[in-house]
Amino acid sequence: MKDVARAAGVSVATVSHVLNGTRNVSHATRERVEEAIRSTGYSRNEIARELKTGASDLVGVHIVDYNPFYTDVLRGIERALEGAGIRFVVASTGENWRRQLELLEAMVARRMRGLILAPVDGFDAERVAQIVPPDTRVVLYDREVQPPLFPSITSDNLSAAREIVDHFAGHGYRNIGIIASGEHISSMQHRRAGFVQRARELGLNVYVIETESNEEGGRHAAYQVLESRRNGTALEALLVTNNLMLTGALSVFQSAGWKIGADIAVAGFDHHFWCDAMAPPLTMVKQRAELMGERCVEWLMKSDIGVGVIERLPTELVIRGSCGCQSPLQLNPS
Amino acid sequence: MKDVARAAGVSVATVSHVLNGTRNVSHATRERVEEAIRSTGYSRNEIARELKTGASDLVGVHIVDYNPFYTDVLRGIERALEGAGIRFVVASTGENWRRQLELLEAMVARRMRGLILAPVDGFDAERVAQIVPPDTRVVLYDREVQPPLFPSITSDNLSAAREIVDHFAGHGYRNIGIIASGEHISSMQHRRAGFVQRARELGLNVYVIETESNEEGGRHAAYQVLESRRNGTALEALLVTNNLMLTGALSVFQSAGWKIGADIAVAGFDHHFWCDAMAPPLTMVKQRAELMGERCVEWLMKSDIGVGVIERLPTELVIRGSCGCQSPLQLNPS
DNA sequence: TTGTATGCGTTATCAC
DNA sequence: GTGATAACGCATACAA
Repeated sequence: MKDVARAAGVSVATVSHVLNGTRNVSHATRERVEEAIRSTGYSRNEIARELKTGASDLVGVHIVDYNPFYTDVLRGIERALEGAGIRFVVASTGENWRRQLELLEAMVARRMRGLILAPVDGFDAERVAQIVPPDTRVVLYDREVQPPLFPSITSDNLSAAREIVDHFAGHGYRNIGIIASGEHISSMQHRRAGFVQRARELGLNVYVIETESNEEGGRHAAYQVLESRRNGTALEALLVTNNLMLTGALSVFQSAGWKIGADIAVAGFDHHFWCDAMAPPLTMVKQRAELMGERCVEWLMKSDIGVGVIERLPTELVIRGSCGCQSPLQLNPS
Repeated sequence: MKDVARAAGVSVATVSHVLNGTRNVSHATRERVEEAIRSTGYSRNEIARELKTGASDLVGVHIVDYNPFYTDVLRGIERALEGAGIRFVVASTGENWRRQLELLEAMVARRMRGLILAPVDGFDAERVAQIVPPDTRVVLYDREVQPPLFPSITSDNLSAAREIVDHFAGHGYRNIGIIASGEHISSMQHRRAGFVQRARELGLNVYVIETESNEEGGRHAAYQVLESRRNGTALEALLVTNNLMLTGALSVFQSAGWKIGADIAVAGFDHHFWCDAMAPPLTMVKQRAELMGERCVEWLMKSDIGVGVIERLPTELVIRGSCGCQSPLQLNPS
């Protein structure tokens, strides 16, 4: 800035004001300053600006992993941040509370404008409130935690699971199952609770298969289903609670020669572009992941922070063929 | 820091040195300082530190979009950065050079330690070299550009495409096609060139279908294939050059009643978890996306920057059923 | 309309 | 082994 000031024959204050448009500058000097900026190839040092103003233009975003669900959330966050001139740093921690804590400290040290976090298994809200300075906004997403010290944006997982049960029941299935993980995570727990709850209400037989939250877990669970059918248990329909477990399970069923939608009805969570390319296309609960990201940003920007408020976004049931419906997905030449 | 110094009865200099371990401090005072840090809940201001030292612990990462390929690269970058205590800010721009330029300026303004970029259509390397200060490292990935002012990590797309042609030829197919996009991007151009080149060498009939690089584009292209068969052109095998176009095309073939691997052989680019859940599982060119991310970081950290050096990572042909092979994917209970 | 001077929270230089 | 203090590059209060 000093160089620019010298080149333009003005003071650094004037340069600053030209840069920020923060006070009247005569047309002539403004021209000279702008020319000096161009000729010197000046680039403002955001670090110094941030130190002086105390206002960061960086938001910290935590994701559990790079599952397409979370990258969709990122897309939403990026879109919502666009225009505000704010960027974000992203980091994943897996289901590891200690790593999340370290991440938190790094973000606080960088004095970020706000933090968007997916609380992992073991999340300690009080610890977080203690670490994060009161002027730093925190928004949680995807999972709900106690005590409710921060605003949260999640999906209405309970209703979503209940809706699937109703759809299964509409098909006439009376023996249904859910593949879920045992993590202490509200999303999983709500999906499981809603599924079992509604099945009982309808007098259906319900089986819960607990497994790891990845493809290997899905394969394991699928083998159990295969096995149980040999033993006479006629599981007709299955909800798989995330996309990794789902693809794992599908591989097993298909390599066993089962026809999806006929030999077994299947539905899953998190609709993505590849779901419609399956044969048959997959019936999926679609979370509004991008919207979730956008809402996080909105809450972050809001001046009146609703502490502990939970917004549960509605999900959308995308009905295709894997649940046994005659695949209504129509592709016509356009 | 002043508070901590006062609480410990020492100077800020001592606090700083305790924090950084940058000079000998007597055990007693060190204890007192550490206690003071704890009791005051002090968190070092990284902004000020960065301003003073001029050494950022932030890397800027650009991705074209949130396609799983790029998020895999992110995963690799994160892993490689781990341990170095470096985080990254990520931003997508689509195939928009102007947006990429703005992003670049923002990253330079934040004085980041380095930049990892996927050059988009219209990329002007000289302009970039002019904007980025000489002490900021720049590494390009996924695409190659001229002039070669920066080191680049890409996939060996030419060989990958040639390999697919050989595999198709091994099946006995003599009429093969490639669905490609018209973007001025080296990856696409090399895939197309390798495919056509090798087909000619083997005396095969080769068709190039140009379309948009998304699902809609894939569907359009597939309709052309459907149409051409009605006209007597017997296209037997198809390479689709990205995952979005691929799923679009597959949907159309399946809704037309074609059996993948029998009525038409299909192979694609970028293997992901869902590819093995398809029926039949998909034969795919697997790019080493995570490795690509890791290599970007390694090059970024290296002291001797190989300006203009290109490293082309080998791809891996994942052979399943969609190319007409008897799907060798075996899933056994473990 | 413009300039001077102070301080943001660190690190680093110099002195003791 | 420790402390005072000058910068880092900017924004801004206060003068002119």
